[in-house]
Amino acid sequence: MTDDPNPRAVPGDNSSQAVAPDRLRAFLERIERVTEEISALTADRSEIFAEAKATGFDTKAMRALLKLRAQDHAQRQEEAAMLRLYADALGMGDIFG
Amino acid sequence: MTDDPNPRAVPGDNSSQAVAPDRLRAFLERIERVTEEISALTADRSEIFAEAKATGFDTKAMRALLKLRAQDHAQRQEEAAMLRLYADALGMGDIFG
Amino acid sequence: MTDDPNPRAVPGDNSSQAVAPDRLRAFLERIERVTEEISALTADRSEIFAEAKATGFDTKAMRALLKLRAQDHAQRQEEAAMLRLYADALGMGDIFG
Amino acid sequence: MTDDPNPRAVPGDNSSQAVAPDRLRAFLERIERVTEEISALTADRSEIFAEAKATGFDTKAMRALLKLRAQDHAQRQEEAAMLRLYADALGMGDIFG
DNA sequence: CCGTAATTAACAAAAC
DNA sequence: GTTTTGTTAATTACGG
Repeated sequence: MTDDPNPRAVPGDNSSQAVAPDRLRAFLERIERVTEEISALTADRSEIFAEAKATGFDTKAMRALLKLRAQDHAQRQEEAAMLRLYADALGMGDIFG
Repeated sequence: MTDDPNPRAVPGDNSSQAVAPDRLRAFLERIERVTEEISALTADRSEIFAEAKATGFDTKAMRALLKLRAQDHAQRQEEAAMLRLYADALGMGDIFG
Repeated sequence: MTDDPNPRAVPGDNSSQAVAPDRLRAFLERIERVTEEISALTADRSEIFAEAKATGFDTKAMRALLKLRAQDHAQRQEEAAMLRLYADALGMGDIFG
Repeated sequence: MTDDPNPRAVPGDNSSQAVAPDRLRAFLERIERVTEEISALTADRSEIFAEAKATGFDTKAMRALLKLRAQDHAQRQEEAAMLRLYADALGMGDIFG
């Protein structure tokens, strides 16, 4: 909106340099490291699928099974959350610690 | 990883047992484990973004920067591969160790 | 995919008219009509939530219940798809018609 | 679905029955019905976008146009409301019918 | 009004 | 090659 005569070094700090380059760089590098790990694991998973396929399994069916199992887990999670919600509503939230 | 005591229940053979349940289960569990790790790391990354946001950075800009850096990196990789290709063609592949 | 030997005033051809204004306008208006209906229904839903809240229900709990019910339905859908997958794999896909 | 013969089980009263299950169910079902309609219309809209895309239009540009048009419309609405407000203030509210 | 949470579309990847 | 499928980004809606 308005001109800021003070380029800032730290977010919220109008006193010095650009945009806190060091902190920003640190955040970016942390993110990049995690992203690399994710990529490596994704590649691992693809390899497992390939191996299963090579031994004769149908990956489409496998994916369907995985989805079902994941849904089961999500359902349980949600039900546990419901239980806690009820407990809270009844003023017994502390029964879960 | 383990011996299958029932060699008839092989994948692709639906004439005997079901579909080699043990092997299938092993594959599914390996995949689920890796998937869990991926989920955990993805959550970690989200936390880092949240932390950066909390300290005043704009996550949208950060994402743009990350994309640029990834492109740079990919480009460097490609250039390095090209260099190596040329060096190999000149019988100097060993200069890279 | 390649050269179009017939230079009509089709979308992607900016050599003649603008960009097929009439067709574009028709699409936009259809979308706007549907969007309006969606907005109206969304408002209806909000009203129902408000009414339930006014009669003493906790909307948070209601949302949790709705989510559970939706998961149930999705689960059933997925299981039906699995059944079909198995049937296909056993060469009995036709039992579903 | 059925009448609740126990009028004490009102919402907000957890001293008697559960949580007025019938009323709650009715609310949930109304919401689910509306949600289904919303989903159907959303699917319709996606189809229209797909159709436009298939005839060569750029959906991203279309979305930008729709946003502009919506803004125009909102602005007109606001101006009309302002006009009416002024007319009312001047005791001429009836000029709009 | 803001921040969070859910939905939806765009993009990218991988299967056949 | 194309056609899903999965991931990421952005819009939108809800509650505080």
